[in-house]
Amino acid sequence: MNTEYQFKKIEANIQAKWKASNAFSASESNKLPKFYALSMFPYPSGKLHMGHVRNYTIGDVISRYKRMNGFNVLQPMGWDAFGLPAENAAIKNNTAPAKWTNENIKHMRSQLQQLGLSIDWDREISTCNVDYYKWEQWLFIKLYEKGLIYKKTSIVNWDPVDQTVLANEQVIDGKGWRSGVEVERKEIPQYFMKITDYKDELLEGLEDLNEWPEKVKTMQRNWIGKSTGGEIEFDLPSSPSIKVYTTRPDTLMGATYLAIAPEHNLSIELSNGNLEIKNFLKECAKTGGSEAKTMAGEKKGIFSGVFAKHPITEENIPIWIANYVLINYGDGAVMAVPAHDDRDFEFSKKYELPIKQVIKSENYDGTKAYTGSGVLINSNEFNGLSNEKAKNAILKKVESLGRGKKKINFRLRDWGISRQRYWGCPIPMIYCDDCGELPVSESDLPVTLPEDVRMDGSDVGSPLNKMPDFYSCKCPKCGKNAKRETDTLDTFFESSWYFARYTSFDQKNKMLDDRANYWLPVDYYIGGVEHAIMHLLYARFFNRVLGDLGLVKSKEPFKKLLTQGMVLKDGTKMSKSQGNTVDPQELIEKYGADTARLFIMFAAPAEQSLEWSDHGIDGAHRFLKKLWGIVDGHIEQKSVREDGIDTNLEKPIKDLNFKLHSTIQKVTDDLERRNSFNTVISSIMELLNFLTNSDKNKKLPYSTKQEVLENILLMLNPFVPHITSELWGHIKEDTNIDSMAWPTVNNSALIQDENKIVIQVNGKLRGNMIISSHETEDKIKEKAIEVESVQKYINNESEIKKIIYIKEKLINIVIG
RNA sequence: GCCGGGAUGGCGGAACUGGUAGACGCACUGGAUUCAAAAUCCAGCGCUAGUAAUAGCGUGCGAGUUCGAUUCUCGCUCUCGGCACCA
Repeated sequence: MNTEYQFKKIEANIQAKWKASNAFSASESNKLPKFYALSMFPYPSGKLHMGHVRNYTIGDVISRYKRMNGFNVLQPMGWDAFGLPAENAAIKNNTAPAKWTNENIKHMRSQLQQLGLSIDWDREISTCNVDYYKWEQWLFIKLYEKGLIYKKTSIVNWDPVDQTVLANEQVIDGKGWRSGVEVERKEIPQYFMKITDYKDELLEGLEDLNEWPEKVKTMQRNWIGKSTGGEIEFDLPSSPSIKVYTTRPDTLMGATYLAIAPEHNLSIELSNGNLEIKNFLKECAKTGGSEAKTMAGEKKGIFSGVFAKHPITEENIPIWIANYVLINYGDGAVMAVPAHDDRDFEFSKKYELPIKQVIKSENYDGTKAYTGSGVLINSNEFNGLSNEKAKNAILKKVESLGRGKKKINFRLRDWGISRQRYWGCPIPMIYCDDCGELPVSESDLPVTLPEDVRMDGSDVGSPLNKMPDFYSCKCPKCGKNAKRETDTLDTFFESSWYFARYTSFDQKNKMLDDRANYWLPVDYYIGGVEHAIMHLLYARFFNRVLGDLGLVKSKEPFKKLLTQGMVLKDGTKMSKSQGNTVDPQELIEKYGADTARLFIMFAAPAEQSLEWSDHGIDGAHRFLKKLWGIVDGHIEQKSVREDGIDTNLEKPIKDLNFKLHSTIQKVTDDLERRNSFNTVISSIMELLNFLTNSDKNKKLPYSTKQEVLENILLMLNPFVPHITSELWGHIKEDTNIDSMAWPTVNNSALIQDENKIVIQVNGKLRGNMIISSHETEDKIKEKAIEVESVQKYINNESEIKKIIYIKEKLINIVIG
């Protein structure tokens, strides 16, 4: 073999072999147990970034590891191809989004192939392909007919100059990113999916996901946000009444004002004819619609001029319009209890509203709200009750007055799926003057998105609104001229079911076929932690909807989940605007795919953010060069070195064998249970170091080295498949590493007859000793006291209070 | 603001179930090899004091539990991700 590690040549050769033998094509007729490994598909933004390399390497390591363990593995790839960036790029480059997207896909596909991923490329899908989104339109119609999709008006960010709806991302300091003018809020009709119909299922389903990170389940649980409280009515002098939802009915007697959202019906009603209120509502609209901006900003409010009647005390309390009250949660109105809620407290201080303490606490001194539990005070008949008991008592009282009831509330709200954009899946709906709103007939699907558009930025609004060829159609019911919906679907719609389509990728007549139930659920799903809530919740929701349509059998789409951390440079996210990107292409060219893969898996735990280091990659490359050299040297020794029996070698061989098998054990556990890839690599590095050190002192027999090197290559294969495949061909001719099994542990190699025990005095390390594994506990303690370095710290044996012994690990002598 | 993470040498990280803090790698320093350099190999490498043996200190900060805490509890700080139209 060549003494030099020529990675370029090797990687190209091996990849060509994989391609020629169709090595990673997955089949449903395989007798082995199935394993579906999936990485979140990329948005085709132009070229691969390090986050992709990380994501897909993790997926590939798992796929290859599972193949070695006798599974029939499916690892597919596709493109989340619709979305806003394509429109922006099209405007910038004066081209069509479809052209830009397809060129990106072509380039990124070739980059992924250079990484040596064991993907079944036959199953590639692209969401902007009509073969894909046709089924999305079909599903839309089914769900519309079932009543799971409905229409209602909802608020969007409106750019009055560009005459277009803006994404939250496009609103900067309350202004449109292109026009620079203040954004308005506009109510327009939009389609919604009733995800709230599935709220309980989605919440309870989390219980069964025992291979999901606890943090993701917690985030989803909080997002769904089930809470138990009460809905209480406050009467108004004229209009009907105001309902508020509260989780703290126990503090009702401390409510000193009501706060309503700027979008609340009463706010809007009062703004008519009141310039001050009108201006305030306008002011609130500027934040750009995102909850983060609203809640992080300064609390502002205005007195509405109206008072509400407290249901129990019958006192009049003022109603304020406040920007910190969210229209989307509860009833869009809250009873403010400044003494026991942080936000209400801050607001009361600012506007000098009364504060009334109703829960007793030593920690309450009037400088900040007390939100803990306690006994009620200043609450008339409820005084002396614990606040937990008071919750029921007060709700009962309110209920008896006909002014409220116990209520379970959810934070989760229905999913708005309409987008006033061009580059997306057309919503298959038609508007007829006579028949009204109707879905497209199934037989008329697909509604194809015209791709021959030019976007130069001079136009305003969506191009679809100016394409009569697209929007003119016949009413499916009466046949008269009608107009097609020009909104497209949220791109989350596409990414909510792609995992299923890979199984039925070439099915022309159905959305999904029987193959879906062979492969689903996905056994291992890998993707960025930024998708922990929305994408993963929508996909879980879709899976249940597909289940209700009889298309899939599994309740949950993803059995095991790994959320990878971000790739950072200089402490922040790599981004073009910051100029701190690292191009994976350059790495592949300079060091090869194996080095890039090895480094990205070694540099940090998969679930944590990874700080990029240019130096670190040198170390990974050095390791592969070293491995190459060691195997090369070993092969040369074949004819020279003999397997003779030398008694001096018994101990080193035994130790090496112990190291080998304890490494196999640790590495397997790290991959199976801990998702800890960085420690897998460092353990293998240790084993290789151990081998070279043993061989340096004593010349090890050829067969001993051969066994260890074979195992090292097998364990490294999922990480660095090219070099291990090449070296395997040299070290074990006539066999192929791709058909080899993962190494197994020989338990007898793990038995040791001696242990090193650490000795502490009062918890401080003072010495150690080697003891035979058959020694009794009393004997070990006795010996420990006699160790010279320990003796110094014990003046008198009578001082010894106790001796703690942790088996095969440690002795702590406590003196006093 | 709310929800969820994270913080350990000069750097990335390891220590899995409360039991030797710093594995593995990087950077650096010294040496070997070389005409020289690169590459490679060998040795050293938490901080402070000391020639050294060694001692003290040390896991973001402040308390607590324990024979023993990077690990558990409470209270903070900073930082990253998400907050429903970025994907």
